[in-house]
Amino acid sequence: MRISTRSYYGLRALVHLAKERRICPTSKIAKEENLPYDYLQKIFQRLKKAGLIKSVKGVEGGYLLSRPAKRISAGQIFEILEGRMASAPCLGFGQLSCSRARGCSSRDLWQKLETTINQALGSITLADLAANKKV
Amino acid sequence: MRISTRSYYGLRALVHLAKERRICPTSKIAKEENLPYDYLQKIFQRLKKAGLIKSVKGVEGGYLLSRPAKRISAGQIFEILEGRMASAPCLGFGQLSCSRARGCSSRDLWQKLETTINQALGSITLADLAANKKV
DNA sequence: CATAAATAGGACTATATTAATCCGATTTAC
DNA sequence: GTAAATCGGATTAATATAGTCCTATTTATG
Ligand code: SF4
Ligand code: SF4
Repeated sequence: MRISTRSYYGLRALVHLAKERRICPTSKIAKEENLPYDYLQKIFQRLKKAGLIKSVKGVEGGYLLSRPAKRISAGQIFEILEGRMASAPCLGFGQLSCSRARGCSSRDLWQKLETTINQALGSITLADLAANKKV
Repeated sequence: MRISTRSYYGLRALVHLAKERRICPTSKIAKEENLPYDYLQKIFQRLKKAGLIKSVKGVEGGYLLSRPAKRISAGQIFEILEGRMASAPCLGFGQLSCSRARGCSSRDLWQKLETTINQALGSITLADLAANKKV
């Protein structure tokens, strides 16, 4: 179970954006966080599509959070960037039901893992991270 | 963050093995759990290499747990099959240190995620799963 | 109005990992 | 001797990641 650089980069960039507290272009973030510019663009497009950030085109444009950092959880960020959370085939998306689900001894474990991760990440906000608050 | 079928298959197979409580060939498990035989072989070889199971060659041979199911945690299984746990580049393996580690606002999050997962999976034993104990 | 800075998005590539499959060798109970 | 099993190496196909590149569009500012 590995976490992609997309998540690492994305989180760092969002924390940066939260610290800025105003509109900020990807070029600035890429430079200051030492991240590949083109790739970061893609990440921000993805975050925008998911509604987490807003964009302004043109000179002096850039991105900004679409709601206060206090109302953005790490779990939301993670879900957007990482795609699917930990979850067994039988859980989560699109009712991929498994014929073995009844009485399956493994299912509970994957369920618990998913719940645990969601709780852990759901309780941390972007504001917490930006403030370097101990989580 | 996706979990591989290797983990799903492996856990199911190990629970099966724990329920059997005696030597059991992969052919039987593959058949009864409806898993691809050749792939399951590889999974068992990996588990053996890691010392989690023992093998007996030849007719009437197969695999068995190398210690009581009560002393095997889901975390141990997961670590063997999934390879690396959730962890930031700056954490975990081989001191891949990051020049940004000092004062990094993201680091705590990844650390917490890793700790949380380890705690959750470390507290569940294969015996629990085999007994269908609610986790 | 021209320009430069920015987002938007499609296409492409390279690499790595997963999820197998296949083959041949070895061991061993019967 | 044979069949059932592990062992291990090689190979493959599909998928995801981690980018890169190019073009279009928008817009503040001189
Ligand atoms: S075998 Fe069990 S854990 Fe796996 S998909 Fe089916 S119900 Fe879920
Ligand atoms: S940027 Fe922060 S979280 Fe990422 S590797 Fe460096 S110290 Fe760790």
